[in-house]
Amino acid sequence: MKLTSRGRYAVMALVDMARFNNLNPVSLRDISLRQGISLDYLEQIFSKLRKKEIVQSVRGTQGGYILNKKAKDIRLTNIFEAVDEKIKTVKCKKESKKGCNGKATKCLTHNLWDELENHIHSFFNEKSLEDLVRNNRESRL
Amino acid sequence: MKLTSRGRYAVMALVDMARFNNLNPVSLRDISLRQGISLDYLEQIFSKLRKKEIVQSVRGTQGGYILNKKAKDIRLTNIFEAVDEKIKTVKCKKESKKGCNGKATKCLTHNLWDELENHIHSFFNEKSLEDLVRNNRESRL
DNA sequence: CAAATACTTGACTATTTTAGTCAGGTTTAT
DNA sequence: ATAAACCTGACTAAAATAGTCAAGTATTTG
Repeated sequence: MKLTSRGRYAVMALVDMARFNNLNPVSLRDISLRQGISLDYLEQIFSKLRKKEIVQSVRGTQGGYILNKKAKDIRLTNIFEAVDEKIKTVKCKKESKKGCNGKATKCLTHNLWDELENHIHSFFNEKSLEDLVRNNRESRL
Repeated sequence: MKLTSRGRYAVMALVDMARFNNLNPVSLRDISLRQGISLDYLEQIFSKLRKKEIVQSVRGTQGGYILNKKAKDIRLTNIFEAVDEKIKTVKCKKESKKGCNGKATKCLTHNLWDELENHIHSFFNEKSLEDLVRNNRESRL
């Protein structure tokens, strides 16, 4: 089980943005240089973030992106959802309380995977962008 | 982030085995039929489990596999490690307290991914095969 | 108004990983 | 002897990932 670059980059880029208190738009070019992420790839990622209203775009010279909400109101789950970073532990449908893989009963380990998924989800749901920025500032003291 | 079939199957198969109190060897053919997992694939998986001494093999007719330890002493981390199901959230080395991607400083979100990895690891470390079997028995009452 | 900056979109592709399959063994109980 | 079952290594199709590339459009600024 591993996190994809897409999800990781999305969070990295937003933390990078959030550090600047959201006064001026931040260009993807700057994020690309600071974080070492391909500009083209960032563009794909921000296109998704914009569609899910996590960021707003400002076109033209001196343009870039700004956060569309306060940093404390953006949770990691929101970010991952926006860029299609899914947390998947089972093939069988989550809803199917009974019956996995076309069988009559739940698979032996169904509850376990469900529990794991919830565990990870709540971890991501507890963390806001603001937390990450603060945590980062502190760790650099 | 998703769990691979290999890791999932390994746990499913071992829970299946553990249900029989480990009296007689359980054949992969039986597990294959009960759990709907390809026999050839199971063989690959059990080869790894045997090398890591999670199970022991009994060759010949009426042979199969038996657990090499008590179910309560087999933790999910052991199983995942055995089948190379890795929990990876970062590309940068975990050990590198400073310096990710050849840079001088830690990447902005390094602590976060570290924390997540620990979170998942401890989840898996808390669960033993015995827990899963018991949990499963209860949920079928 | 020209030029530069920066967002926007969609298609394309190389690489890697996954999830198996297949073919041929060897061992051992009956 | 033969059948059940483990054992091993090589092979492969499909999917996902991590980008790249090309051709725009919008806006500021000199």
